[in-house]
Amino acid sequence: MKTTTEAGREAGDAALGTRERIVRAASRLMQRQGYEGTGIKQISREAGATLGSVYHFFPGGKQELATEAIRHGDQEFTDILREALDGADDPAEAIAACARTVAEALRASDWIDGCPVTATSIGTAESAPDLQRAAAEAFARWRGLVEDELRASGFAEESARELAHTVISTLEGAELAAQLARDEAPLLIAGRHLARLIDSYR
Amino acid sequence: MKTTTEAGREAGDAALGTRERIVRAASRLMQRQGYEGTGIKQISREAGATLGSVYHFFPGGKQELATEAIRHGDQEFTDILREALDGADDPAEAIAACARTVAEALRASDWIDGCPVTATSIGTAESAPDLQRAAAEAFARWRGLVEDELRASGFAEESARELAHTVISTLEGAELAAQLARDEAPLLIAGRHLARLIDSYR
DNA sequence: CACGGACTAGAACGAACGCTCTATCCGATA
DNA sequence: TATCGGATAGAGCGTTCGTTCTAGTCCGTG
Repeated sequence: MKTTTEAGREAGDAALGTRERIVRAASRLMQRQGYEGTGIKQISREAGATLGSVYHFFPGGKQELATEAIRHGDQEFTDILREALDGADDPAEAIAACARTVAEALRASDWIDGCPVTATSIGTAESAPDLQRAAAEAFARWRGLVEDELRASGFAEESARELAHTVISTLEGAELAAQLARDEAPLLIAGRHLARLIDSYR
Repeated sequence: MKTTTEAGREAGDAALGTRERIVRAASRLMQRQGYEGTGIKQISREAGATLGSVYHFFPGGKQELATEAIRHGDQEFTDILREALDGADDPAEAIAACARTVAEALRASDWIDGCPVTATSIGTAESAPDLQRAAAEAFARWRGLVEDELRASGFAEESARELAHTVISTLEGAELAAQLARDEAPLLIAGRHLARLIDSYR
């Protein structure tokens, strides 16, 4: 029997390598159930891999796997953000568009798939500081992306830095609020308010 | 031996009833470790109560206890918010003050104690919908408080409603960002930006 | 054809989980 | 003083946890 593409419980992941399938399964499960709520066996089952494979690729165990899952989520949102920033004429409109994209994805998952980075890292400050660090790096990266775009659009150094902070904070909080309320309004409103706030610094 | 005030592992809680001690211990532990990361036995130990007492007061088990813990956290932030709103002359300054208060508490706990409502309810959408509902009610209550204050200060109906949404979303997201970065800057910046945004609707 | 490293496979371990159960204690009432 | 329900106490249930371990399969290279 073929070993790498067998089982293939993941629709589009059948062609991927075992390691990548494990990371993706871990990322999606922890996005929905958190770090503590997700078991290694569940991940291996969902990824169509065995326990042996998981510990082969991630000898550091659950923490190492979760760290990689966070980096995967980091990259996912980085792509969304970059696409929004590249697709709009000005940063304010780009952020609003990004909020709409997130709202759309959230609704499409029936309000289940929130931010994978937040969901995976929350509540692990004491037990798994590695996760906190990886999550902090993700936030910093997103913030840097927005900051660079604002500076490139002519905003002052300090304004760009502070606006980028609030953009990421607000998007994150609004996604959480939207998920809890099962309503995309918080995200759409946040997008409009962020655009207005950015424009007020022109 | 006296039963209700024995053990008293909680500094100021010795005089409280058993039920209240259990709720407070659950709230604080879940604030730090999340719902799945916190065990009933750990809660009972920390509260100076026994397993029997926990199931006596919360026959619904962990979910019922966690729901009550969320309501406790809801009330905690409601008090902070109301104090801020009552203590400042205008809503914009009140929100900024509230952000400063949250930042102070977060730093005082060495970036461990985030929002108890968020930390407890995240990642439970599928396994414990009761928690999601309790958390959503908390967010709605906070939002209502801000909205009422804005309307009382003369803001238009729709502006007040939308601003309240963003105020709560941004505070929540900024607290998360501050906790991850171990830096109060995200909260302080968010407070100033929210004040600016509110003022722009005058 | 034989070897060896990468990878797959899953049984088994001790610990911890949420929860049930019976037994006991205490203070207010009759 | 006898009674009885609220509250306390913790042993023990079955299950699942993260992890370890040994065995086996595959395939490129000598």
